[in-house]
Amino acid sequence: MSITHLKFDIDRDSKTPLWLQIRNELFNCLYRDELRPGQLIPNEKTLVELFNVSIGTIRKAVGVLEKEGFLIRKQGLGTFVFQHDNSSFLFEYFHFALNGSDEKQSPNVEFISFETKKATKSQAAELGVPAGSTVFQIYNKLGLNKKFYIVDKIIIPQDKFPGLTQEIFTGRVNTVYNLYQNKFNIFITNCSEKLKAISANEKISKLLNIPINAPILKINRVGQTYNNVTIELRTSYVHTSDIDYIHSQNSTFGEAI
Amino acid sequence: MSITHLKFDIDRDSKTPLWLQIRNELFNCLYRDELRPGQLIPNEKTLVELFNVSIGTIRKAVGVLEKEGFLIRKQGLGTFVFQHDNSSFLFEYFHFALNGSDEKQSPNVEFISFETKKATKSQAAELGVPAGSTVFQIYNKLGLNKKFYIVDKIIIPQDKFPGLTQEIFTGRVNTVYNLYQNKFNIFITNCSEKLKAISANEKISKLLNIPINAPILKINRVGQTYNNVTIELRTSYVHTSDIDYIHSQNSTFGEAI
DNA sequence: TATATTATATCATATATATGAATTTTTATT
DNA sequence: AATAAAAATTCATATATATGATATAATATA
Repeated sequence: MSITHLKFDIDRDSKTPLWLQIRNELFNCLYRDELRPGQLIPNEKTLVELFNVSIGTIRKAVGVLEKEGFLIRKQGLGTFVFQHDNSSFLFEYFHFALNGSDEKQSPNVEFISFETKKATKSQAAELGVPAGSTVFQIYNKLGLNKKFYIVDKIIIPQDKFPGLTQEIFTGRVNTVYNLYQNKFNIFITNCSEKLKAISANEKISKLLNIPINAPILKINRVGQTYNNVTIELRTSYVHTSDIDYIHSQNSTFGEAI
Repeated sequence: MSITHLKFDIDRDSKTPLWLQIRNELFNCLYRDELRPGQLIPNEKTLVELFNVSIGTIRKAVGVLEKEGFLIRKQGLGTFVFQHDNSSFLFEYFHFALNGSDEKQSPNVEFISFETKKATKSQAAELGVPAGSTVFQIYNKLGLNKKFYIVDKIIIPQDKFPGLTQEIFTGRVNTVYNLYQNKFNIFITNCSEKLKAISANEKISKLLNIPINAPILKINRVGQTYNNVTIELRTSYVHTSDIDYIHSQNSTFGEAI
């Protein structure tokens, strides 16, 4: 059923601006999966009729969702729901570049292991699942220029990824977040990372072929979906002799909505 | 002389949209310091007359500069040029939080040393100054909750900071970037950081009171002003046992203009 | 069939205007 | 002088409309 058959209630007397109400209604369509990743959303004229407001108000609402990263407008073509794919992955969630370079490249990825485990207390707490529930623990190696500098440990709760197997995981043709999106209907909307410098333990030093106790970067990433529901805990161990973690920013943060 | 007396030439036949031409003209006023940090810019009606376009076009241009962080609009009050101060510093350029916390706090800062030196080759190259020219090298300690976890080394070219002395530097009542802005007319617009994990050398281990060779975070920050002119090289050495470097992001980057 | 042209759909830019909300300034009142 | 009320200023929201730019689809032509 298309969203053009849905009924939206916009309150013209609300103190919340119309454009924000519409933005929120459209956001809820994304959240409730009534608009799926990659999908073409109704054109502006249709949205005008659907919400019974002027086109400027529609453009404001859609424009905000575009700035937030949920929609992508293409002139002459239409407006689409953002989806995770190889190209978006590269620029969003992979923050590394070779020494001396400012350009992010596509990383090479190699599978290490796939296990089913019981969540630790802190994992369960962070994931919002009962203590001791089942999680998948997946190790990957990542790198640049055919060398490997990064070990990734992924923890995801089994209940949100029913039926996930090593074969499905390694058989994916796209990014991990694309797998979540297309096979498990989970759309990662935001990530936050915390970085520390630590010493490599035996496992990491073997995997990355570096001396034990070598200084490495440890990155704890929390991947969330709509409404800040935590989906994935990812820990990256990075040998940074040849690569840098990169973080750029302008003078101020974008406006919160 | 107020910018209301300046003459702007807007080309209505250009393929560049009017709003972008106006955004660029206003940006150039910032760049050329015809609009200073903290200053109230002309109201929308005046801008309409100045550029001879409709108010919607003005709002689009100003709105973009607001999103970029250069202007701040206040309903009922006016639109102001962004300025570096204590509050903005906290949320823009200080990326640390205590373990377990997601909240950035205001750091405590302690001066260590101020020296005049000859730039190394790479420093000169990065700063765009002749090899061997004079730079100021300044060390600070930073931390949270009265403890110190960070050593900052700042390198800035003498020619861009004429007359800077240790007394002026330590006598500042606000942030370092506020000092650049108000005393030397240099406005930092963007920063990029590259992070590595390294082992603490003797100097850092003494300054931070940690064992030699302890794993620490090394952050190379390049601070730039308008048109990507590099102003400051800052290297931070961070003992991350008690604090995290924090980096959050949404699904996509903001649109480039 | 292959290519060029035309039409259509869709978002982008721009104008004009009216009303509302938030803040400061001015005026009136006690 | 102190307080309250009114006015002025400024940005925010919303409508209505016209034209342009871009990509795709349909059609005409060689």
